[in-house]
Amino acid sequence: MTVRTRFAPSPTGRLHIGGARTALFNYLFARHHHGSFLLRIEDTDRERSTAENTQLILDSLAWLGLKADEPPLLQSTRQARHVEVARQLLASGHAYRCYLTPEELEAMRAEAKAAGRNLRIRSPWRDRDPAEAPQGRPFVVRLRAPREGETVIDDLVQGSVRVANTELDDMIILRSDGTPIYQHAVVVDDHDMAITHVIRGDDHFTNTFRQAQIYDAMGWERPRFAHVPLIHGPDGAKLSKRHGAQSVTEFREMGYLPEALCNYLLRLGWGHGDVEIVSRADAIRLFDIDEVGRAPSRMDYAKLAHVNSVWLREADDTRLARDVLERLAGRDDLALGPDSERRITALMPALKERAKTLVELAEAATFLVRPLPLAFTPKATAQLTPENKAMLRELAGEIAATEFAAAPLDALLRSHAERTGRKMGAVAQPLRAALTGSTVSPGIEAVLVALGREEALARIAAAAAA
RNA sequence: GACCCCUUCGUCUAAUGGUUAGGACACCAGCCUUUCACGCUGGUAACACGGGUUCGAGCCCCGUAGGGGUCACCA
Repeated sequence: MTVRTRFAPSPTGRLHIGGARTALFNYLFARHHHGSFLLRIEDTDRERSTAENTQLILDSLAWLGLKADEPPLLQSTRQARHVEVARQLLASGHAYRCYLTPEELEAMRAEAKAAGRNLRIRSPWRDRDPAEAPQGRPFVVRLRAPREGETVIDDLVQGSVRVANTELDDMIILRSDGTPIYQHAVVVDDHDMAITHVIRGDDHFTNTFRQAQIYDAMGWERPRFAHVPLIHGPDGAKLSKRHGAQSVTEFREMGYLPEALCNYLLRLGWGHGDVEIVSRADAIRLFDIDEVGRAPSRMDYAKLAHVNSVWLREADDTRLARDVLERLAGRDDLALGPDSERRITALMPALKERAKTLVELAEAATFLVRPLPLAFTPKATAQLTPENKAMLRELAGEIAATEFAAAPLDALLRSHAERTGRKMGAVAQPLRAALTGSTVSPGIEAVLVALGREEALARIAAAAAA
């Protein structure tokens, strides 16, 4: 059997971080078993679904590197088929027309609530002769679910779970306007798409029992189910706006790398010995769905930041520099020029070791592209004493005559310090202040190289003259 | 409320019924050092609780507590 999985988001919003993890698990499971990973857009809620959201979700999935093996299927295009299956169920007696009115339903709810009972819709139309059906009155189509016995789901994550059929009521599969209900559409689509493994959020678990009854009624083989626990906020409550970012789009804007987000999400709820940093290739090799834990896990933004810093250091310098440039573009306090990309790329090996996100990285790179004269922080100003300015002027001459590479510049500063009886810090800090306007930066020789001879000397001259 | 699920350091997790309960993040201390980081070394910190079963339980069983999910003509 060839494994076929699917991710089925509904385009009522952006791709949620929990959805991203579900998609990742589906993708990894399919790849691990040399199967296919498919996409289905559940856009049957015409009110809330938008084409814009669909595109945003597709973009996020692409950004995460979760490419589907077939074009995405739009659920809304399949309505005729959903109705057809409902008719078959009607014809075979596995479904019936229910003429219960909203008022009658409401009365049943009120009664159940008043009696402190749990509501189970028991439609009288289940057992009535269809000949008694009122002509012209609207009806819904309900599944004639078994009343005896139990329904068992052998879930790949949750294990074997059984529910008495008396707990399940006859769910609606077709609305009174003739359109299919999501629960029904999902089953028909998963079957028609030949999905073998339905990996989805645990919030769908209860529905699975009702969906299973549709498979059974149609005589279709049920796929294997795997319900993965949800992601909670740091306080254990359901992840919501007040916890911070929750859509992939937001994490992207906040400067997280896709490989880092995937790595973090993978380790949330899944463990494989001591592995922490997992590449996509390793993930495909190691991941299997039955290793996913059953307890919900909490979002830990600090750990995500750490994982991101690890992948930042692994990332290609040119790629990072381009991203930084994009983030810096349009800022009117900067002077981006033809040399900007060169400078940022040159310093990238040092910069990326000091940042946890691309936002931090971009901010740390700003000094490279600031117009002269530089603004100095108070601590930097304190470094620029008359004595130190004199030293800087002297140093400028030596620097002008030195090869612009890290090793010779480092040697130059050290010999200067030794010759003038200064500690290295007493030389480097004033120079750092002059070059960056701050007292914090990557190694000073790397900064010199990134700036280039001309710019470095201009900055030293400006600071010494200030 | 009903049904279902869950419970190992603060967090994410590891541990054929036999381990000083391991790792990672975070936190603390020290080292390195031209600043800031990185890195290195060390440290604090967990089997929710109560009963069983067993020579022996974090692992098995029962209960309690706490947390979560679902109970729409939404998806």
